Amino acid sequence: MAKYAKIPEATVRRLSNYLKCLEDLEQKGEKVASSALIALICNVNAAQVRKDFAYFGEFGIRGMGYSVNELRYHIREILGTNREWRIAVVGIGNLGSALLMYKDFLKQSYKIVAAFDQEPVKVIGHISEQIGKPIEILHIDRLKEVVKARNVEIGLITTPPPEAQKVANLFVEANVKGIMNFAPTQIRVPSHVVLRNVFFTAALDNLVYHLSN
Amino acid sequence: MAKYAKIPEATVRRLSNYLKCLEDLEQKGEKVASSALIALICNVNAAQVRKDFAYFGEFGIRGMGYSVNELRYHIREILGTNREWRIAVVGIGNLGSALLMYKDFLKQSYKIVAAFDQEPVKVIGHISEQIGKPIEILHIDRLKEVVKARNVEIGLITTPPPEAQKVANLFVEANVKGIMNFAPTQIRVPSHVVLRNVFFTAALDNLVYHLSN
DNA sequence: TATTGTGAAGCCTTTCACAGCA
DNA sequence: TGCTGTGAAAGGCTTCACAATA
Repeated sequence: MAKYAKIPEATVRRLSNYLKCLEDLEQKGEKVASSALIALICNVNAAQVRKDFAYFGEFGIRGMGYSVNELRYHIREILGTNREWRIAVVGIGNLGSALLMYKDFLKQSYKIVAAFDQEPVKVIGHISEQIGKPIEILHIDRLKEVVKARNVEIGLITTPPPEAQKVANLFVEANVKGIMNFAPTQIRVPSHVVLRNVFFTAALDNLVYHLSN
Repeated sequence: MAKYAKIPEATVRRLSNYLKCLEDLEQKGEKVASSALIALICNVNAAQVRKDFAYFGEFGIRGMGYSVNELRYHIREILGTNREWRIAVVGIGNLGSALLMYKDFLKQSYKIVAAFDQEPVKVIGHISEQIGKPIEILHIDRLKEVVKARNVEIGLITTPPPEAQKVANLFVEANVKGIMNFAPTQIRVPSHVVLRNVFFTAALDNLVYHLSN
């Protein structure tokens, strides 16, 4: 924290992509990658890549490129994904179930440690599959208690829109630090809680704009 | 198309949000909204809102605000969501099923007209629920034929990562115009096809960065 | 020789501040 | 009077071009 110079928001948004790219390169056994290669894979300008990496130190090797391993390490450190983050999901419909089984979360040490629903009995007999081990679906009434007991820091909302604000309030009362809202409705949280929305329709609208123009 | 002055990319990204906001206001019976109100709801600066709206004409009423209805009409026209868009989904697991039942798509006249899977027999006996009417799940071998026959313009990919590129290729062969990829892997398409990715892990990474810094 | 690191230029975006108008 | 529309200023981001160097 504050270990690196202030990193521009635009750079932060690209970091996650670089990371995925580096993981792929590492899997292929590549030890070193040039800014040109990374730029090609991530679909950005090579100078951009170098400038982004320069924000967290000067450790490329001229004439060679960057150490894949070292880069990966630094990016994870900056993002804060170099440690486990404990997550709870509310609303175990299709989308909630998809997130419980989302394998990509494991790579970044995201761990779903609690799942809630309004009618847990209806949800596959209280138990839902999770990657590796099953997870018990609890009634939403127990959210505050369980979120605190299990040290949950991030809440995911995958309920229908009418319930989203209520669930957000419960998460706030339970002292989560961040909320990701997948319900297609705007919710309000106090300014000390970080809120991010994932609106599928917005993504489609943007796609359609570029198809139409 | 080309009816409006060139609209900056940053403005386009905000349009979908404005639209949702205006729909909510309309539902509440509001006829007119000021830039200050819209700014408050959408969490942006009021001057920004005015500048954004000014790109598609000068039709606010000084001293009053903007006609909710008129604004909504114009934004839909610009985005291109003022007509039906026909969509196909491939990969009917939890995420694919969630999208089939996603009510928010209806508002923007997004219509899912085909669904495919590698093993349709396993998926709830060939039929999956959709909002209103059930939809038949077809084998992926029939993608090209059916996508063409049903005039699908947009393909959604919700398969596991290893299948994503193959499915993208099939969509391209079937002449879709745009692809939304929900599989957490980078895919390649020819430049005449518009590609958008929805990576949940990237959204979480961004949230975590802001929790850590 | 190949590739990094970076100053400087140019472009894009946001915000301010206020004239113009219903 | 209250709110829009917008020129101008400020700030941020991207790209270029090239010196530095492993």
